[in-house]
Amino acid sequence: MSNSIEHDYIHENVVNLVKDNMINDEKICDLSDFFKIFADSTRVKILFALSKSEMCVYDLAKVIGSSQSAVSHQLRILRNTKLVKTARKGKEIFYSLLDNHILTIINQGLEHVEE
Amino acid sequence: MSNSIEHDYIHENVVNLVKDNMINDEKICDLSDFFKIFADSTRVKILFALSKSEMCVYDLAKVIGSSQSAVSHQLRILRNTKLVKTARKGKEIFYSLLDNHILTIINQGLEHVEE
DNA sequence: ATAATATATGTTCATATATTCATATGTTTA
DNA sequence: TAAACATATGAATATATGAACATATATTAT
Repeated sequence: MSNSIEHDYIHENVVNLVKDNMINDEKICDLSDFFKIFADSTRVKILFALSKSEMCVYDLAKVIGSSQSAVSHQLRILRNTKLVKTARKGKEIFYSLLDNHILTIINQGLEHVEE
Repeated sequence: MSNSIEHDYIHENVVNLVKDNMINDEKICDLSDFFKIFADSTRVKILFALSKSEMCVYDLAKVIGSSQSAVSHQLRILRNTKLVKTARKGKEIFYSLLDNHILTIINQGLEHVEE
């Protein structure tokens, strides 16, 4: 009996089994794109800060120690990916987290990082 | 009474409050670095595939439709970040997930992507 | 209407990252 | 020991991405 090797170069049944259970490519890309949002420290800082309180852009820049422009650029990404929502109050635009699911993901990551 | 604006340009108490509750920069960087691992579709495919079965490099390449070299390069990253472990069996090296915590994070992300 | 303020955006630059190709390393078999 | 196989790795290239700077847009106050 051979040692689980079916062909001279791959284990065909394992490959087929796993292939059949793979999620489709589009969903995988959506998923990695989603994690890409959290793959930048400025964006994570923004999201973490917003989990404490809604804030205007200038406040956010102060809190995370970054420029208004840099923060605004990242906020656009967070807006486009539906992670934050905005509410204009006069001249200022207040940003807040769209839902608390986001905080769950951050905390999950923190658990791993903190061991 | 002013409309919650303390200074002529920022809301100082909100800024201070949030600042006091921020996690430190190093931890934020660790966190974004951690998410960076999941921010690539090849790596997510590898991790998802390994959640179904341990596999050798060649099998993995077949399953995810990528080259041996590309997979090997990504596997090194996953090894270095302690997400996968290896076990040599003769000529082949079998990779598997180091712990199932990783799958939890992927599933959490999938929930968000799938709405 | 004009000035002042708050935010957004286009462009450029530097850097990071993934893939490919060629080759090296390590393991088994003849 | 030589050949065959499985995996790893270095170098080169292409692409993606974040920050900075300058400027545009939108809102309010005078």
